[in-house]
Amino acid sequence: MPVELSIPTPKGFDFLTTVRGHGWYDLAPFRFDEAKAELRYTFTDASGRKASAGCISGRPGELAVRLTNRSVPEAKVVRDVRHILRLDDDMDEFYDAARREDRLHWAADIGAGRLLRSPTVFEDAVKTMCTTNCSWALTRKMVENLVEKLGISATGGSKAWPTPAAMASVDEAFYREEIRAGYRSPYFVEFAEAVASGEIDPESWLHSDLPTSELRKEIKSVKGFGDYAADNLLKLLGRYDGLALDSWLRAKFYEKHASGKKCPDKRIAKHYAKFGKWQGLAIWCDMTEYWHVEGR
DNA sequence: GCGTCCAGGTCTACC
DNA sequence: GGTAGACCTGGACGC
Repeated sequence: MPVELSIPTPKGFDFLTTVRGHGWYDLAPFRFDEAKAELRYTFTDASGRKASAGCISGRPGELAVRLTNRSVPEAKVVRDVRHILRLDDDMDEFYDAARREDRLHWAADIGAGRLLRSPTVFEDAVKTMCTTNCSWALTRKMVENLVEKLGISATGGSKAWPTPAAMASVDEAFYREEIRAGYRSPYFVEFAEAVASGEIDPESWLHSDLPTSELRKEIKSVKGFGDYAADNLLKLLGRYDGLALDSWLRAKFYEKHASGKKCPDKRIAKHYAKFGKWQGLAIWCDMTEYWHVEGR
């Protein structure tokens, strides 16, 4: 039996700005229906054995969430939606800093900066690995393969993100041949096995007391996580000290602030240094402004 | 059709 | 600590 939930949103929150503000909406199990302004996701219960297809839409002051069945407890779905859309993030400090900058004032005005993320750090970590050293098209393909080949099905056939155990149950050859992950394959095996066995608990990174520099070291101890991947995951954890520079972000910076010419990373870092612990979010908003202004 | 380049990098070896 | 070379895939591009 279908279920409909209502989740109140904080003042200044904008559903579509949040969804469009990070490319994650384009990666399975997310599906974004631009025409209907609906974000779909396949939720799972805590055990990862039951799934419900969900459809999220924005209304003034609230989110409406429709579920295909009651397989997943409502409280779990509400928690996941709040996490995905960062309803509990306090953005005031960042918006105060953005309002002091002419070029970022718009972010505070429209409520940008709540980077869409997955319900679990594990899912975000694997997706981040899928973004390294490849085109966005290949990232989409690898993520789609992971969901289709290792995720459980909800009513209606939509698939959920695979559990660490499911990902640990297949070998390197599977990742190479079925997921098309190439040289990343052993990294997936090692990470999934470590998480499934409890050796690594990525969810604990969300509320870690470690300073960001120490947490970055811990994340980088996972094979496949270098500077970019670690900083990108830290952003999704809510820590914006790092810029998470990749070739795309660099190219956008050259285009916008260096007359199209390459420049050292140090210059980029200096450009955003004034934002302190918010610099990672500042560069992201600055480089993605056209997504909100012109559409994608 | 074919070869090359490169894209939302990382690891290892070496200096 | 910095650098070079290897590593997979697949789309874009030139010929």
